Amino acid sequence: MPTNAEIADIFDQVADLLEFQNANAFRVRAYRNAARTITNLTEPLAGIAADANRKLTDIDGIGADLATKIKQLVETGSMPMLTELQAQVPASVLALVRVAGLGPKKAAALHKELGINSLDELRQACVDQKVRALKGFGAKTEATILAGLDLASTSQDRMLWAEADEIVAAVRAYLAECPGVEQLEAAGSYRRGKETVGDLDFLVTATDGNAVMDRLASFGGVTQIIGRGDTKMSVRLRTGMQVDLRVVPAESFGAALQYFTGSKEHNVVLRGRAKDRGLKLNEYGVFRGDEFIAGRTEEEVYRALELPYFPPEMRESRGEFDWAAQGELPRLIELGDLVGDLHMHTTETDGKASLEEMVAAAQARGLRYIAITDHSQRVSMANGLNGERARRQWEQIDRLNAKLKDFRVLKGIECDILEKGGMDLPDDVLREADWVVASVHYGQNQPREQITRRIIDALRNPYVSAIAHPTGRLINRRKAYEVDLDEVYAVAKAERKFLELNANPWRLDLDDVACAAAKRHGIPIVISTDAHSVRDLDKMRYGVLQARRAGLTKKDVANTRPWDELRTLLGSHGG
DNA sequence: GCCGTTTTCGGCCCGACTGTTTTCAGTCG
Repeated sequence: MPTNAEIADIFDQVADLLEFQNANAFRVRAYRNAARTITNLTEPLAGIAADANRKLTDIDGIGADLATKIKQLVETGSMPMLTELQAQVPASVLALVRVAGLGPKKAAALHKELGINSLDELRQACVDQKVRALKGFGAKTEATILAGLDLASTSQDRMLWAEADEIVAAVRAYLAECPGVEQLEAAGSYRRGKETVGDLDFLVTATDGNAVMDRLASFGGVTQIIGRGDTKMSVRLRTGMQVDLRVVPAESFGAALQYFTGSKEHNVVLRGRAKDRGLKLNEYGVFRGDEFIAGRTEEEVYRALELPYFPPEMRESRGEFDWAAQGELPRLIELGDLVGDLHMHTTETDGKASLEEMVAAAQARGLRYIAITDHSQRVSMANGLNGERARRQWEQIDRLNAKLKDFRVLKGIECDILEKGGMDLPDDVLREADWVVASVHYGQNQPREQITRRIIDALRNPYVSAIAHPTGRLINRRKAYEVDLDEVYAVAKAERKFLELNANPWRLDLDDVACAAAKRHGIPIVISTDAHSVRDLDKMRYGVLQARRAGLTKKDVANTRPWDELRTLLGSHGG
């Protein structure tokens, strides 16, 4: 039975193929919208399709036709329309559209007029100067395509948010020194806190826009000026990342910030709403006819549309407008709400700092409690603890606690879930811990049923408190396990166990959609740093950002509570 | 292909920049 992600992927493929065939743009958009909606659903489509009391067409953007296609997919695993489209368009041709500078129109022309079927053929045609002969193409287009091909072959994936954050800080500091700069903000997916960032958008108000553009051109990391007009400039950095700079009038700064923060989908809804009210919204402001109504600040723009201010992380058009209509906009969790950190390592295994150093660092960061969760023995590379060593560490923690005021160190362990199933340490050891996080580190490639079974059995162990990094994905590096999260939610709920949102910027799982799904099931989330050093404790903010994108509030996150209160939520023996 | 107290048909968000064009199409965000 296909997952939501698989169904969404199929609809995206259909959209790509239709677009290539020059189909009605709104029809293409309908498939893209549906794919997006499905990606963001917090419950499996297969379940809704199978439920006689529910209708797929109740889902926004799913009409009679798409509902039928979803049913086909759920029941047969395939969809005739996709098969037909694939027969009409060679798969390799779709790669053409992904080349920067090529859209569906130009790609289709290249395929039709020159018989180009692959990126290699495209490169050869450009080298042979055959492309410039086509109507609507020229020498410059040819060069653009070649540059796009080079970029595609060298450029990496989208950058981690944490990496983008460093670049933003550097560019921002550099631009801020330019005389005449007034307001300066980074917008786009960076501002929305997405786990990865494709490019950066800076907005600036300044007495002399040209001076700011000159300044950006001289920034150390810039290797190419992609384009420059009166109000917009694009450059490429050494890393391959594109940086856009837009100079906007002060009275439009809020409108521009709103506009370029997006998301695109959020903005589409806003524009429709403006239209409904006889207004027009663009990056310059809100207008009634030619009359300027609002635009200096984002708050002003939203107010003009009779909406509350949405935190950027919420602007994905996946529920925020409904929340606003019901007057129930969640107050998103903030870093300062967290009082504990329930996953970290010490020099006893693969950490870089001692128990005492981690405690001092946590105290310095204002936390009230931490759990020391070193690896268990199976993780031999990290010198994982056997029962005896774990108990020795816990005695050490007991002695330390006796000396600490207003701070508690929890006796914890990150206990491996073994490949064959079962826990890496016996129950009589685990029962002595205050907090046990169970992790999959080995056998990550097992089939869905097997790995799901391992995780579910771990949740049913009475001494396990939470599942750490529940999908195991490393962004841009490693795919998630094939785990069936819906089963995990069901068991976690029944057993009153927690799920971790791992704050490491490479991990960040559960991701935003999965976190929202866990919330819907009423499962407490713990945001944990998985720190292997003192500095790693500062990674908590990445986890908080992901939690905010999931719409989590202080109440939804367990480690905003004092330890004694958190314990009462937990189905395990709890120390 | 979706959607609807102005509509079951005719809409569907908007603007900057570039290149190939003498008035605009394509791409991008």
